[in-house]
Amino acid sequence: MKPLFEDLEKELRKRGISLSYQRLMILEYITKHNTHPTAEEIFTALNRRIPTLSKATVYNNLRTLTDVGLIKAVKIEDHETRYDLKGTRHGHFKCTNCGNIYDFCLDIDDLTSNDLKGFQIFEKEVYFKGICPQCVLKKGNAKEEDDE
Amino acid sequence: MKPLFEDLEKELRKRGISLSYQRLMILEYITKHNTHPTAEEIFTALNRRIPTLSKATVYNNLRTLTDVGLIKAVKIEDHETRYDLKGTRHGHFKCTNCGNIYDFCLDIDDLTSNDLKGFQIFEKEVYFKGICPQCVLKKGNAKEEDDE
DNA sequence: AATTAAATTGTACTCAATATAAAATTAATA
DNA sequence: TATTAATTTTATATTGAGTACAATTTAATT
Repeated sequence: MKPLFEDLEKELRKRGISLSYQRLMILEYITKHNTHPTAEEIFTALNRRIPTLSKATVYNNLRTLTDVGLIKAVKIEDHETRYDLKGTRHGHFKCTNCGNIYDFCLDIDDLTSNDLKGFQIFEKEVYFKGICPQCVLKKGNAKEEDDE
Repeated sequence: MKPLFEDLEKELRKRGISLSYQRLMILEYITKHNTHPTAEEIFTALNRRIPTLSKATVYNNLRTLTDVGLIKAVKIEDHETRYDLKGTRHGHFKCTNCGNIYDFCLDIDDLTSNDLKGFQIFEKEVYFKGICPQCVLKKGNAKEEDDE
């Protein structure tokens, strides 16, 4: 916990942005929770420990951290921007039944196209949608539940 | 133009949704313009020919057409849902300089991961971001313009 | 052509995200 | 470690894409 925190401090210094308690906590939350939280979730969780926390602060920092390349936005679904640590190369799978987002490894460097000659590629995203194994089983057992 | 229109009518009938003039026009617009237009763009363009057109109608139909699988939403950027014909398997490249979205062919069927055993995959999206060739040239000539 | 079902329209509304400006905190300098 | 300058936080107001709703109009069915 402590060492992680110090690592994050280092990361922030490295990128030349000042380190406030709120910013550190937000970054730490995303680092510790691999659930791809939304701004709302981060706010709600941190608000318990930091009662004065403002939502604007969460949004500000999510943008700042995205700008310096520490985190990135995951936008599979409408009206649901989630955040994930950058760096690890993986795709995102969203289960349309339970709503969970799963990471899956994928060699993104292999992804290319003849159509993109002359294009400078800075970012690659791979999003899948479907049903996760748990929900496949659930649906198999109870086919009546056709909700969502 | 006429044949295309009739094809679209057929597509709508095939899916069992009734064909209103507005719906047909919206689908035709997306079919004819491969610019991945937003709801706003579609509304503005069609509003000239259909002065009574309502934005709600555009949104309603975009959802309906998405539901029946004729079109699909492209959500590379925040607050910018664009629409594209479904069926053709390709990735989307967004130029962060000019904002254009380019299609590029890609064998999406090849995309898999060992991590996804037991997952039912219904949809695959590939989004790239970067600079398109035209903007690469522009930026090369005028490096001062660091806007956006 | 009459009836029924579905779609359009306009308005009001929601809600995630942003803008703003004052207060507070962090960084930089002596 | 004070003091000043630069950021950040906070609270509030605002934006804008998208939705809900209820009345009207249009399309499908008999």
